[in-house]
Amino acid sequence: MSSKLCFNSECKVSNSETWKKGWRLQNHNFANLCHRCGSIYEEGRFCETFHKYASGWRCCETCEKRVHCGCIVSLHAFVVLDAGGIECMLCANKYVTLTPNQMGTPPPLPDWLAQSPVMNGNQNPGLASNGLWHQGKNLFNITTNDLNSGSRMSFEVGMSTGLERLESNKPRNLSFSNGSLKHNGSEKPGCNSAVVNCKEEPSHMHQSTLKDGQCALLSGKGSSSLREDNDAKDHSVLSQQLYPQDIARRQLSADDNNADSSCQSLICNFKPVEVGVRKDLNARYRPKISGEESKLISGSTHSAITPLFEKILSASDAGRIGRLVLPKKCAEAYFPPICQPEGLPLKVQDINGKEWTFQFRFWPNNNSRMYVLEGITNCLQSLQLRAGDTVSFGRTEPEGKLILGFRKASCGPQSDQGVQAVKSGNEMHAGQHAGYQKPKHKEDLTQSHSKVNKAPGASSFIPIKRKNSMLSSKRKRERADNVDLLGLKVTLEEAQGLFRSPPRHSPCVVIIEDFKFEEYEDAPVIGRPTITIRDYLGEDIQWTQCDNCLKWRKLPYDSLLPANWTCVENAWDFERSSCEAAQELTVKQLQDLLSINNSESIGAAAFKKLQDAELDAHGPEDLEALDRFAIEGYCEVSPASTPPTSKHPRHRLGCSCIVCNQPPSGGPKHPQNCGCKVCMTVRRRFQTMMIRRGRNHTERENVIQEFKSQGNTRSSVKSDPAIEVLKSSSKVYVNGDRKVISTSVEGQIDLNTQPQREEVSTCCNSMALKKQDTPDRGVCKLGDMDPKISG
DNA sequence: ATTCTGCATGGAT
DNA sequence: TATCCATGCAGAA
Repeated sequence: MSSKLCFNSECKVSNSETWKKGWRLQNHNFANLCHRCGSIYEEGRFCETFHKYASGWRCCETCEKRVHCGCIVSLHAFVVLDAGGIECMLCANKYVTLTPNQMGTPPPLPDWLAQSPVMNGNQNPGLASNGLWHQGKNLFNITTNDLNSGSRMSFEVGMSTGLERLESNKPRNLSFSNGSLKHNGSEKPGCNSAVVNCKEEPSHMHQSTLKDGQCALLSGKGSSSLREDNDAKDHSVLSQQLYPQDIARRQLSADDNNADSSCQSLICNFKPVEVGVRKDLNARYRPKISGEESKLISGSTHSAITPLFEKILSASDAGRIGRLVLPKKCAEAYFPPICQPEGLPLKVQDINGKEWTFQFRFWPNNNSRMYVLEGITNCLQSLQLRAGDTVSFGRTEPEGKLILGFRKASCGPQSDQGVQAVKSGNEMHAGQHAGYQKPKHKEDLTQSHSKVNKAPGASSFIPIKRKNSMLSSKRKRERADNVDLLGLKVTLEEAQGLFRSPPRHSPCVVIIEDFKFEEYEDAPVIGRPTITIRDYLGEDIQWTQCDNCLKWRKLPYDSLLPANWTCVENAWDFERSSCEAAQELTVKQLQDLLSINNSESIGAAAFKKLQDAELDAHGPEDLEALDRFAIEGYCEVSPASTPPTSKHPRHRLGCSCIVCNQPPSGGPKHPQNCGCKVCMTVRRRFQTMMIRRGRNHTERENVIQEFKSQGNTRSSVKSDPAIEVLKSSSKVYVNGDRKVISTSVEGQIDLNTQPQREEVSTCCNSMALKKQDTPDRGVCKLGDMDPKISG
């Protein structure tokens, strides 16, 4: 490509004759480097060359070689030692002193970060690659024991991968003693009393792979100054600003996953952390609020917010009882310790500034405790929160006040917990908005899709009940009539139409009782069905059709559309945001598009619509193209997309039956030796039919003989209606025996017959077979059978 | 009859 | 298997 630029910001050469791969990026691509920079990178001299004067250089504990630890480029070049310090990869490999520190392969950074040219500039020293973290504060007068046992109130901010590695390093820089925080030997008193006074942070806590000016995360401060700055303001600023929205959302998918996704929690992973239970804390409770959300809250409180945890409201939580079950670990970590079941009143301020007093208490439960917040009904009502919405608990800094934020369902990060909460269904609703905003409940589902579309990264979810015990509950029925839920009143068919396969997944088609099911490893997403293809640049894009003008419009790969969509809503291509705008695709391109489409239902309808539309709009040459497509176009459809039905209640795209392969009426006749798909299919099926006829001839004779022998002489065999049916039917069941007799009337071919499917269809329903108990009733037309078979 | 309260149960992890 | 936690439920108010 002519527009190539060297990824190295200090180079940015565009005219390199050759290009080389650099470090790996978030998008799994690699930094594109000019020949010179790429060579330097390959020689391991990149940092020495370009980051020579940047901060972040450390010495290998073994060979004392200087290693740059402050940038993405060098992430793979060193390991963090458990005992502190770093070791270059050479020594690490040589002495095999370490378990992999997960830095062997530089984790891809988020796009916004990784692709920023600044990323190649100077970096932060020390533990930079491990990201940011800061020591949390004890909000509730934690005892010395608490501190010593490490049971409470520690926060970390930064990369999940690095955090694990960092754990062992923290004691070097930070230690608790007698409730005070020691930092590199200098004790700062007062940390045991209140969070307000406990602003100490280790020097490296501000260090990260981020660099100066990288983004607003570090509040524009140079990392060096931050490093030396233990002022509380920095902490506040840090808390407030470390929320790149996309990252927070990506965090969702990265939370529980493997190394591949670990990088996605790289920068903005606010994990409430207890030292002792850090690893145990369920990711679903980790706060995942976005930068905007954080700012909103911060703005409303005029303070920085340190997110503590969040929880998706279950039906119970949002019910009338007014009890919010708190995750045990979170309750014990972030709320004041309680010894009595009665607990304590807890003041919490919502984002509107209104202060609520909840009762924080617990119940004994299986030798454990179950923590609840009681009296939350009014608050939830005030915020119009329901099951499926997320409540987030945070803490203002430096005041230490508890803050209650929220996020509406189906917007922003969704944890599996959220899914479950929504699954529980009782008060499931179609909330749409990102939290920390005034909720709007009265928007319908369609609108919600629009919103989702415009919020890339927002994920949808598939409601699946965890328990079905509430299915028939009284409250559920009441809720079903709730005006707010009108938006959910869609038919099953409509709902099916909104399900889309998860991105980048191919379905595994399973046939159960003649119904085809597409199985995906990931849950499907909800949205208007589209056709996703990869363009010549290797980029995934979607195509969908306007409901009004039927023109096809190109969409970003990750866009989600409402069920009804028109050109006017085309927010990605303003030139084609009206129905008057011409269609990008030529007929031929559309043929290709539809032929590779696996979503045959939309494709068939789409093509039909298009055909109708194009007939009006185009001349003979395009008609000819359409004819060609009608004959050959489906030949490209993969077998997996062919509906495995033996009869066709409706013929769909991908259907390989002869009817569907017929050219439009009036089309050219096929020559005798024609090798087109239609003719080949006709021949093949005729052969199959003849073979089967021969094979079953004896059986048929037996059937007739049996009729006769049983005295079924009300009429001649020929005139027996049953036999007539038998003749016109392709199937016959003899005394329940699953035998198939191909009895197409001689000289006629059932164009719908799919020989390979007949055996399946004959045994698919015992009820159908039971109809064949007697010879009189021994013949059953397909239409008499269970609708599942015929339809 | 309804709501509240405290605990038990069992599915999910 | 242990634990968590969403929800059920009985008894009290």
